Amino acid sequence: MQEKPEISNAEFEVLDVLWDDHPATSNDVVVRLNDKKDWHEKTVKTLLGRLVKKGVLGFDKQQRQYLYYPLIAREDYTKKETTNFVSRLFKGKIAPMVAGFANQNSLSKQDVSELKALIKEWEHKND
Amino acid sequence: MQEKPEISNAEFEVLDVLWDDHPATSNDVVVRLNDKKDWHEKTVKTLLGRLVKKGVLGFDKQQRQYLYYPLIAREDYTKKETTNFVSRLFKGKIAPMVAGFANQNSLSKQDVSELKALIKEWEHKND
DNA sequence: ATATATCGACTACAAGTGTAATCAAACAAA
DNA sequence: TTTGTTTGATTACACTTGTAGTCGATATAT
Repeated sequence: MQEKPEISNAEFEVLDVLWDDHPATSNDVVVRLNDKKDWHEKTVKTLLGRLVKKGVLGFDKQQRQYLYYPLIAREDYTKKETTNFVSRLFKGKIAPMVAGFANQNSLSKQDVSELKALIKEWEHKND
Repeated sequence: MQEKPEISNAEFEVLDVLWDDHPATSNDVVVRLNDKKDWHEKTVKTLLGRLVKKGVLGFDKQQRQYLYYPLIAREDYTKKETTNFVSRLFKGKIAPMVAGFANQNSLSKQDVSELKALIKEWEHKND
């Protein structure tokens, strides 16, 4: 396989619903995507096929249908993408990114307390 | 103009050096990119042209050369991209993204204290 | 003045992407 | 059994992207 799957935006949406619940048939995916996207069934199937070819999805045959499932964990993917993103846009510094985000979006009390909990944990680990 | 400039990865690198210092001739950009990227001069000029066409860069004529400068602010761009990123990968929640980042990268003492400062500020503003 | 180097404009071209349509095989309906 | 339906596989096709090369005009060197 290749090291970096390079998942496109449209492909990501498909992968995302499979992360939420899998395995699933192509039709399950089509149905669940209908809420979010206005994609033709054929489009979704194309994307499923491309993800399989890229090694991002696997499938088991159920009769004539396929049951698809992710081959990479959402957490692994998001961690890698985040590192990449922060590195490109913020020279690898997380604080400016959080600052920009907070300045653009409103943070809930819960967001803040979660962040505080994270910080407490790091300090604890690193005293 | 279009609402969403859609800046590609390669284009972003070019824009990035212009954000650092502008205006600049195409050659300035070529030279400053040499440190980071191994791009042919022609490639850089193509990217400059595409950014102009996309409305991301402007230029003034200096004799026969152009002096390029960004038409969008780095902060605006990064804020928008961050919101987008967090929304797509983390359902809009910043804390999980920070958690994933911290779990993948090591945070410096300074990162942590900057985050604490941010939090203190929000709490202050929102007491 | 003439040759040459250089600039931006235009052209090139394969791979990836968004967005499907067609096709052959298998299954379901009549 | 004949026909229509549904599946994944294959094909389509324009647009974007990465990565330059060519061209005509201008500036520079001789």
